[in-house]
Amino acid sequence: MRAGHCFQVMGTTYSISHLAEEFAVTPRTLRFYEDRELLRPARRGQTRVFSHGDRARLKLILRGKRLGFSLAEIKEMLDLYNLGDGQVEQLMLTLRKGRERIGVLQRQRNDIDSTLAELRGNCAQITRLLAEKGVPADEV
Amino acid sequence: MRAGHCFQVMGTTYSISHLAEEFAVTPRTLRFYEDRELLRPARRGQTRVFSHGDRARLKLILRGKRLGFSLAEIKEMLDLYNLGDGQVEQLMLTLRKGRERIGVLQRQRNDIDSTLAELRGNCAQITRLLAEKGVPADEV
DNA sequence: ATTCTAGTTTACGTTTACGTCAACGTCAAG
DNA sequence: CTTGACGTTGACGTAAACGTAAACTAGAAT
Repeated sequence: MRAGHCFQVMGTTYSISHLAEEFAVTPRTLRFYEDRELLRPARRGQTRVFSHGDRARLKLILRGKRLGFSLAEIKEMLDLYNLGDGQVEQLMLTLRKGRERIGVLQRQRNDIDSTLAELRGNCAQITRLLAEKGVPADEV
Repeated sequence: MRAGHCFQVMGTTYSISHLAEEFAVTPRTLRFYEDRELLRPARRGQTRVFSHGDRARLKLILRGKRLGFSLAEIKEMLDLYNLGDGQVEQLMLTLRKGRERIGVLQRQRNDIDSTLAELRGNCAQITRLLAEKGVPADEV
């Protein structure tokens, strides 16, 4: 193990490569997310300094990606977590957007359930076919 | 209503624009899917003729897209529905792929459940904030 | 005969989400 | 002091999933 360099993790912050490695993305990806305003790391001079909050946001971003949302959509969703001060009009807009997202996700859940049912059926069918051909179920 | 042109829907087939309109995609999209071998419509001369089977496949394709899968991944999933004759080796490969997909979908389901819970929490929070400001819950 | 509609192929343009250099700064170690 | 690891900002490249325009054909309608 190499001794950790002084500034890699200071108190509650992360360097770009540290955070990148933890989430299996490249530094380039994190810079890109900052460019698209999905992340806003602080700066120590010129170098980015990521906080726990940034880490949490990144987690949400990657989850959004796994669900097939575009970065633009993910940005919208992230904004839903920054509620607090807005005016009534703004709050209502945010609420509508949130409900929209909920609707999309519910439909997505149904799609998944259907697909899972079909895939499981097919796998079972294949397993039977294999069994007929004399291949026991655990030899996969 | 214009009288249906003779060849638009004959027996159990669809024209390209007919099918495109039904699923709210463009003909270009259907041709593209054929180019990528996700669809294999028959031909009457040069013009494509889509069957009920093609329609069903298209349905699956679009569901896959809603779930964020790439066309390449969707093609793999579609192949999982074409089981029947393969050799043992081929069947086992198909089974492994199917189980992989099932794993991905299960993880995706969990992501959705987490996200839904958080979004619902946020919406409830906003609703409370609005209520405090004198906005009743149904005025959204 | 001409026009309209629907279809075809070919090919280049576009957006998204990064990858991949290039060229440079900086700081601690050898 | 130079090397090496890590950081920075452009700028250009790329794969996916189509959009869009060009140029053409075939059948139906006026």
